[in-house]
Amino acid sequence: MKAQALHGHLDALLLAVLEQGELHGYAVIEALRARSAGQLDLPTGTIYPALRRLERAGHVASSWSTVNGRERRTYRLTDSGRASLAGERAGWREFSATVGRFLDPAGPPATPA
Amino acid sequence: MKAQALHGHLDALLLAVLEQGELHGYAVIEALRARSAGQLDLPTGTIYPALRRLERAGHVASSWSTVNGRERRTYRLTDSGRASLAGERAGWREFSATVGRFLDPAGPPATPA
DNA sequence: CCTTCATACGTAGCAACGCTACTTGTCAGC
DNA sequence: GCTGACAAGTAGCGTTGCTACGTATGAAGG
Repeated sequence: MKAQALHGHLDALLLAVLEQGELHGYAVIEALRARSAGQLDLPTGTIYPALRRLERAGHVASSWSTVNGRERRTYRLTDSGRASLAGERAGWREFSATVGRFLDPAGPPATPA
Repeated sequence: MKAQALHGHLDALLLAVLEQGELHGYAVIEALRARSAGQLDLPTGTIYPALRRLERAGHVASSWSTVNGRERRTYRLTDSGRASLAGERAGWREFSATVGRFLDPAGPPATPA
């Protein structure tokens, strides 16, 4: 999968995985890899800054804990994050329908408003 | 539609509209607007540089003509562009299936390879 | 005649975003 | 002692689309 294709949709993916329960950063990476059947294998340099961005935006909150001597920062969705995810989902549907109209062979030429 | 969502998919869209026949830049903008029912209203500062990029990459070729005293640079797909479009289509299907698995409610948890 | 709008092309500079490469540290297994 | 999985992070870069301009013609309206 081409890497830069994700542009602008990563935040939505992160919110979506956190919707099912709180996770720490490393676990987010594994969740993405598992739920995408290996398609999404994102480096830590992508995930950690993105989670910090979401936290600055108020869409997730984090707390530290120590498990087996390893420091973990666990993230959970906030109400704001849940609302944002709903918007991202709507945006995704609109976006994929629009682009699909050009790129999917079965797409009709235009759906009248 | 969020603007930056297009990131990485614009080239594919341009190749797709040119697949149906050669067009000049301004007409490409109108074709995108028409076929997307107004969802894609892209500024010239986006389209013109993108077409030049595609030409540098060898995916389109251009020629000048004068119509009603207006200079037009008309673009057409090359064989390389047609091949690239096929790849972009495959990439789009993979990408939209993967992201859709997280963002579309009907998506199954994972499709085993 | 003059202004405005649609047509038509283009560039410069900016901001967003994800990636590469690197660093730090613990624990398990050889 | 060393390697590899686990766990977190930052600095700097490259790509890409957008905003804001600039130029020019033809048609329409006053």
